[in-house]
Amino acid sequence: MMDPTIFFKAISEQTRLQSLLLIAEQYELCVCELMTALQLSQPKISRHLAQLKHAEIVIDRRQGQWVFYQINPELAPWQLTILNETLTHHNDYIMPALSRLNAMGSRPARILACCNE
Amino acid sequence: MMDPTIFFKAISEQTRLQSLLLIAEQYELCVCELMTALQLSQPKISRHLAQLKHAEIVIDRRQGQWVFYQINPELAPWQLTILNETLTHHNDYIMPALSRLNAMGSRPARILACCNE
DNA sequence: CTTGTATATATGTTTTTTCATATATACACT
DNA sequence: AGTGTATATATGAAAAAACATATATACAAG
Repeated sequence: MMDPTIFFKAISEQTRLQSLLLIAEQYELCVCELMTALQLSQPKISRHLAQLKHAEIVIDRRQGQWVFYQINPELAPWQLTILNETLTHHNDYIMPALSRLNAMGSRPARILACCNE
Repeated sequence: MMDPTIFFKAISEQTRLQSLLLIAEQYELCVCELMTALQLSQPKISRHLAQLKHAEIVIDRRQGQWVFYQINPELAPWQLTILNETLTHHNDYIMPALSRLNAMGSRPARILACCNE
């Protein structure tokens, strides 16, 4: 079983936790959407997502030019509990980012894997 | 409300998480007991407890030569949920430390505040 | 004075950030 | 098909910041 400090360390940094909660709330987001939502540089977002991926908290899929990230569906139940608990009690934490995301024009369209074979 | 990353950062380090889970499990422990349980130096334990106290996750009380630490009774429910979730699913994480604690001779006696005025 | 605990300073280590560059895809033109 | 250009993302390398540890010192209680 994963050392819990590895998980906690991954979610103990603002950019990573905000990205993660946004992804959890929106099901799936690409790097450019997170850049707009959090108003951070592309390499910064990309690096932190790489860390979340390395910790196996998110997975990614490429669709054309975009790379979409979503919560790893194989996340352990205790990890999911913590994410949901945090999302529920800290909605304000990502509110401004969600507003910017909703105000964002020309977001890339998702093409579901099932319809794209 | 507290930035959740402050809480997660506090519990994302082995010495701090182990100390915290031991304190949660034992209700109250002093520095020397944690030294024995975790087999770490006194300044190391002391420093990490200071961090947990600064994050308002634990409180301390002095009783003679000893300083006892316990979980802050004013901890937010979401924080308690996460601690309990972690304690439940990672009992093995502090098992060796608990054994050493139970094998420890001459542990300082607690004098309850109510009887000590 | 002794014992238990806390803190200050210096130091080594890890993490994060930035810049520049590389890779991958898309689209338009020929 | 191939070429040029633009966009999205990733990564190597270097600089900056944060963190952990060790040693030494200070404080507080008996």
